[in-house]
Amino acid sequence: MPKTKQAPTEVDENAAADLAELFRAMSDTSRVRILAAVMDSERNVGAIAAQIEISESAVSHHLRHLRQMRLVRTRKEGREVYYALDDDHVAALFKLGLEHVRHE
Amino acid sequence: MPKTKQAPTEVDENAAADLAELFRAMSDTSRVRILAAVMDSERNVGAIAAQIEISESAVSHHLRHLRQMRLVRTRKEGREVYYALDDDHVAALFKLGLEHVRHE
DNA sequence: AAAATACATGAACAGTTGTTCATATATTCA
DNA sequence: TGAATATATGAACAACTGTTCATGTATTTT
Repeated sequence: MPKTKQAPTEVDENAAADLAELFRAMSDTSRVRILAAVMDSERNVGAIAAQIEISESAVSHHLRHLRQMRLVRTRKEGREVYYALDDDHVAALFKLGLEHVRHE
Repeated sequence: MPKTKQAPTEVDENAAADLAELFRAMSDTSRVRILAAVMDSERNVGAIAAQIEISESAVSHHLRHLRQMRLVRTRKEGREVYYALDDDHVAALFKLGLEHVRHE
């Protein structure tokens, strides 16, 4: 693929810190798997924990982190809390990242 | 923006680890600033260090990391080494990340 | 009401990461 | 050749991160 010409990307020091923080939220294997788990449809904490085989406590800690970075959003139903991707950026970042690691 | 329907994203445990590693490479403020510095045109180590105001040694360590994740590529000219983005994924990840942190 | 269920949170500890400093390698210049 | 310049690298240490365990809160069931 040829390099596409594009306008300079403005990134001051604060923006760099914000970007780093965003990517840091996606820089842990468990959190990546959690994001993958809620990628296609919402899931509650227990279901996520069961799917990726780590404790509910660990999942909950990770979800808080993902929530703080607005990568996931919640919907409460009775005593269960369903998590889903917050917006389309996350899925897009995911897909781009996969393309990169797959050398596509 | 409405959620776009798309095929399930396949992410096994290894892919998750690779993705996490990729995002980890972009999860440090200095590395984000280095990527921004080489975003529009290649730069050598000294120029990057001067621009973002950290030591050449620190820059060099970070560049090794970025090189290992194939985020940057090098071109040697005499005793200087010019760094540039390795491919378009990096710029695209950057732009998407910026949109997210800017709530766009 | 009490017990059970689902999730969240604080503390603590092991493991990881970023920087600095010293040193090494490679290239150019005199 | 030796000195100077540009970059790379290894070791070491402080700071940060992810997990576990214990406990807390909210909701439902009996």
